[in-house]
Amino acid sequence: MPDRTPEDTFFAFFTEVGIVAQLSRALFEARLPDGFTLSQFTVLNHLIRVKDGRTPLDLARAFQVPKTSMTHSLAVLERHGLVRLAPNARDGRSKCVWITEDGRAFRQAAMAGMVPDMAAIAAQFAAERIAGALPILSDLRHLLDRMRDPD
Amino acid sequence: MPDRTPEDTFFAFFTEVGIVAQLSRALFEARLPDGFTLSQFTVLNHLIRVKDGRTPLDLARAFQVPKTSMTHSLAVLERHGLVRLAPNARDGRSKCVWITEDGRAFRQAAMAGMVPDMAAIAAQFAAERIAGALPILSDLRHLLDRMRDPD
DNA sequence: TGTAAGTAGTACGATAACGTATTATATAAT
DNA sequence: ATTATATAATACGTTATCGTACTACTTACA
Repeated sequence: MPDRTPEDTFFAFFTEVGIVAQLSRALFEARLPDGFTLSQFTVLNHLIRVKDGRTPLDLARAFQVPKTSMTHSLAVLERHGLVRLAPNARDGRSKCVWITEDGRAFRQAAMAGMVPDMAAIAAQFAAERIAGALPILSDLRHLLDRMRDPD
Repeated sequence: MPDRTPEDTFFAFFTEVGIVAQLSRALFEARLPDGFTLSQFTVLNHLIRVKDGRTPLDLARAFQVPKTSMTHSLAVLERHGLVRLAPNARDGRSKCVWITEDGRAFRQAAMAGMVPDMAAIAAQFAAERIAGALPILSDLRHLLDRMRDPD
């Protein structure tokens, strides 16, 4: 490996991250029913892992997407009965997003469908290496998060 | 950190990769002229870093995107005069994609615009950590690549 | 209070991504 | 040679994503 400037190193890293993200996205989406996207699943996952009852705007910020994109994702999820949008008693302008029982079941089934894929990868790749890289990605994520423009 | 199964480790890793990819995508796209996407820049970058003169299908495979998506990206790049599509003398069905001088200049300018961002990150994050994680991502990428369905 | 400024959500329009079907050419089988 | 099969690219339609503009409501302040 020839000498590389730090800038090149980061650039190469982000390039590789982009490719891995794309490949893993395809892997995950293959396990979702028909036309569902990873974005939609990720929202459901967030509502369970983190918290539901927050506003659409909170979710948009959590995922770093425009609020119009989140409106659309939530509309799709609501149309399928996977989330419920309720008025926000504390603020007449906004709503609260709740996951439904169907939503929980959907997420559970999707997660279960992905386990074999993860296991297949784990069978060929040392989880210790991944575990070692995780905090690097996590720290970098937080740095990028702090650097972003506030919206 | 509680005990985690290898499956969970990989799942968490892919989640983090997805977030970092999204944040860095936003960072890069902010440095591209008006309506250009990272996909388009990445194609230009590939034509220079790897090789031009290959077919659209070759590029689609390299980026793991459907060939129809690549057709669209190339059409946009061609419309802006950044690539040139020529008939393939060896196969009447296909074409060859060449980057133009304008395309090289465009890529060069975009790269230059991104260097300060990379430097700003490098100032707050040890490049050694990134360099250490790079081969892990790279190996994982190749594994995912081998696991994908051939199309 | 009442007015100005700010914020949450969405309607609308544009482009990107992608799946399906079609056309043109190439390759294989007979 | 002729026919069947496979492949490269693209036309077309659908959905995701996102920017702009608008409405409804809230907060700040005078």
